[in-house]
Amino acid sequence: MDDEGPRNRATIRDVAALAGVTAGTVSKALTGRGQVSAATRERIMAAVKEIDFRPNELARSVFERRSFTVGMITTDSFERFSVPVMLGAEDALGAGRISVFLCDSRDDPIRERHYIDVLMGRRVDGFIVTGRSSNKREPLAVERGFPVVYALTPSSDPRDCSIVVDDRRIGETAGEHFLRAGRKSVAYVTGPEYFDAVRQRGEGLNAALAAAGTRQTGQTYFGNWTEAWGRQAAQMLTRAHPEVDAIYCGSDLIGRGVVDGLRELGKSVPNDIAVIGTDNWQVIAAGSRPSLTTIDTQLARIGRIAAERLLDAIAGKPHSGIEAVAGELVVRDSTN
Amino acid sequence: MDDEGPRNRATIRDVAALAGVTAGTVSKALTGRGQVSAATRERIMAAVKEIDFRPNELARSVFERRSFTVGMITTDSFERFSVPVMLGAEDALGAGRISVFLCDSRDDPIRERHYIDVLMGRRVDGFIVTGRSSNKREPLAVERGFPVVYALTPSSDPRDCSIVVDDRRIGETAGEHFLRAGRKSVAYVTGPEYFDAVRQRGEGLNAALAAAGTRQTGQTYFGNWTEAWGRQAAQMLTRAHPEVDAIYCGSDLIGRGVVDGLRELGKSVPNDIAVIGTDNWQVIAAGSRPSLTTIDTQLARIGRIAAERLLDAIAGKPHSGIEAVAGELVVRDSTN
DNA sequence: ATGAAAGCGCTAACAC
DNA sequence: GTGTTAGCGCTTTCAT
Repeated sequence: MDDEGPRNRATIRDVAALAGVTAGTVSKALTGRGQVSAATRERIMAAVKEIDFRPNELARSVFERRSFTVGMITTDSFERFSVPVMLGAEDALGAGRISVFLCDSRDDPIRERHYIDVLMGRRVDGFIVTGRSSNKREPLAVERGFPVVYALTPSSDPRDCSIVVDDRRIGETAGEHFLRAGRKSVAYVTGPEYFDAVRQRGEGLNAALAAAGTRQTGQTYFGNWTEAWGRQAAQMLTRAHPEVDAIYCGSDLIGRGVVDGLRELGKSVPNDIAVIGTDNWQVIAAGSRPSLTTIDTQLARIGRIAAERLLDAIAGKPHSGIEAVAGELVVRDSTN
Repeated sequence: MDDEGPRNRATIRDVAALAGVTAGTVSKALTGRGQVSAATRERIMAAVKEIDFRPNELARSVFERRSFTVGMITTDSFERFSVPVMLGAEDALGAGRISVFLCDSRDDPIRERHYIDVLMGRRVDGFIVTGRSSNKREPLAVERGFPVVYALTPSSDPRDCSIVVDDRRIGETAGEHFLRAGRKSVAYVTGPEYFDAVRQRGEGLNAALAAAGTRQTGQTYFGNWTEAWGRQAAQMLTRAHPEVDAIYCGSDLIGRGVVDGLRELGKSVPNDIAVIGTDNWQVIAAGSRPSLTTIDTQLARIGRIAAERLLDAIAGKPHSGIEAVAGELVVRDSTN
């Protein structure tokens, strides 16, 4: 209706004038701090509605010396892994009055430096740092004690607070599920050896198998994170170890390749061979034939926890160390 | 090293004191506006380094009456479609001094309202709104004239500025590619009919075919956006229309299902039947067997353009209307 | 209960 | 060139 030229320029003094009081009083009414009579509060609120006044949080922040914003830095171009984490974090943060700045550093130190500078200038209250792999990374280059939480990709400084996937437990979960189903010969097909997650899941798997007095069949099949590798590994594996009746896969993509490979080799999944993936990447795992039992990495949960830890740090109660979040078994049709 | 208790509290006056000048002079030196002698500039810069001073952008923004921030609202939970768009936009915005607030409205009007209120309070300079589908959406509930650009999901108000995928042109591109390869009988397998994109791509496809005096074979195969539907459609299609030698698919997921379905029916792709997908969803299209020729929807580019249009609007030169961005044919092995 | 005044950190006229 | 002053929009003593 009314075309108020300059944008939303209403100030607290405009409200004051309209309500016939002074700016200080409006402030009191709005913040709830200080005494204001019911009557004037009424008038003030009416005035606020009338001119659609919204307090300038920037000015407020200058005064309060904090901005109620945090920076979320990912090195992962917001791919499959960091997106759910960021969503979880944003969700938890937004529930308070905290807004989130989005930064894609693309794993480039120059860009990361730039974002830190810009956001420190904006007086963010803290940072959440996330990445793709579970390998450790250098701490963020901010002064010691400034609130930072690492999600998914832990800091190499053990004094920092990091929330990560419990890869060892994931491996155990897979092993236990196979054992419960009575499987005797479990193989492990996964990604490149230099991923910490790859090694830890393997250790977990074997820890579970060891409890039943056995261990994984054959060597670990390291490869890359692709379906093609999964198919190839299925061939190698069934040839080298025809006794295999269960395969744990380091990702759903690999798992799907394994399942496809097995089908094409005439093996029945899960009757002949059961398969478990990792990630619970919906479209891949659910679209597989048969659909893939997998271990959900709970990324959104990791994001939410990271947000909570960050809030604590901002409140002056920093956490320290690496917190590993358990995954969750999602049973579909590739196991019985 | 030094544990400066309260965080980064250095103010422009601290710098001034250290450099033996007044705050105003420091401001001049830092902003570059106003005259400062080389010598004092030196001293000021030295002081800045020494106490690691970073001007408080919040205070600056209060003064300048703009924040150099924008809100990015997605209704899509940052899934596959909006993520690339947001990345492109963030990239273009970050190149200036603009930071981006991340908001996931989850297509919930209450949440959207909330984010708008919060971010207006933070005095964002504008909004980019993005979603999953290309169906129109209600305009964002901000006052007329406030800078907003819609990406991917256009506004229902034609006066707004929207940047979208050129779905019609995508259909044409598919048709033309088939024709160039000498295909005679082209079918169309796609998603639900209520998607604007589904209809428009079909129109484009038939426009291209019409130029060669033909039209699509059989009815349009509407279904859902899944591999399973693609497989099923491949069966229906080859039974009902054995003459088909080309299939255009409304998504890579469907395309992959079609390719798998054809292979299992003993058809050779592309020899017997050529297949084109849509999206260029890397892991799906490249992982298909054979790999899928597809049409890249250029989502990052859409994001970048949206950002540029928003910058124009913020600068007082708003754009209006729907701008459609052409896709790009990516040839792989499912066509010849 | 309300107003007056000072101040958050910064910038910009205007003096000198 | 540099300092002084006022002011951005808001909050918070401190009077009254």
